[in-house]
Amino acid sequence: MKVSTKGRYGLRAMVDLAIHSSDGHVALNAIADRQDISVNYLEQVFSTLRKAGLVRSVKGAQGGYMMTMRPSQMTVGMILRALEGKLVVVDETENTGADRSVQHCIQMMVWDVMTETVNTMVDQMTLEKLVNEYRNLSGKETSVYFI
Amino acid sequence: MKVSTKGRYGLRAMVDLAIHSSDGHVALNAIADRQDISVNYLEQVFSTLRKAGLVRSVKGAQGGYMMTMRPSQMTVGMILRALEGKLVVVDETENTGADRSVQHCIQMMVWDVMTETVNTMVDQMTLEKLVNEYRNLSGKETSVYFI
DNA sequence: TTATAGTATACTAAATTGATAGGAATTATT
DNA sequence: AATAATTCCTATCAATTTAGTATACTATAA
Repeated sequence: MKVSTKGRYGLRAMVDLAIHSSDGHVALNAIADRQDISVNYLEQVFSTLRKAGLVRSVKGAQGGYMMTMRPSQMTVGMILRALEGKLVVVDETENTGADRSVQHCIQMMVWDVMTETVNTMVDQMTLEKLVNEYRNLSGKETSVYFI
Repeated sequence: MKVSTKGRYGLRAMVDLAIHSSDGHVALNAIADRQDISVNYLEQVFSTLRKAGLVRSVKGAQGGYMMTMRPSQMTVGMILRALEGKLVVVDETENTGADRSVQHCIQMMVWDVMTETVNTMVDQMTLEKLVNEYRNLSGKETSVYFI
């Protein structure tokens, strides 16, 4: 029932990116420094995010990453699913044994409900909300707008 | 974000036990057969459940396990917490790096909410509800009452 | 006294996780 | 043109967790 560091680091990095997105491209170095995450590891995370279409990269000196959407369009669900795969609490319905009704029943009443609850929640939480909360907490005036 | 086999097998076994609790003690063999789970593995699961006080064991021939509560009192949350530990989606708040507000903000707005949502759900789901659903599905008339 | 069934512990194989390292490709700056 | 900055890509590795097997032992009802 745990979210792995890929998802946790990735979400933190994306919030950081959103906060600093008014600066144009943001280098991984900067994010890694602020969030205390190894650059090498962040590279793997952003490689995945790029392939999922959530960020765009600009190579070379002064390059970096930028978001492909506005913070109001980018949800926590999109980020976590890109990094963790489908957010389901059990992999597939097991269909073995003499008594399959028990499994079917638990699947519907527990696992499916739990999965749906979690997905609904993360799909409603946008980066914009997180950035706004961040600004409330820290009192900073960083622009939330995307370019 | 996955529930391990300990939790999944354990929940299936407990529902099975609840369904057959009118028979007195239920041997692990019987549960293992019906649910297609290795007896050796189930033993470990039930050892944990026993230490958590959710089942009582009777040794010797015709022995087996029985629940310590009525199905209406026993929640999925109790079972999963016994087998998986505290149901939290991240272990502890990370407090490193230059910018801790981002972490704090994500913790409150995402992880805490997700954890609370999941726990509320599993604490409201009783074995009784699952057994009733099972009987609806299978049309069987197994008694739900405990002894 | 014997078969049944739980108790306890140790072991193993596989998968996952969380990194680290090094180099190739690309581009702004000088 | 040279250099430094930066993304991109792949390989490797150690630690941990997971899932399951094996084995020997204890308690007890019949």
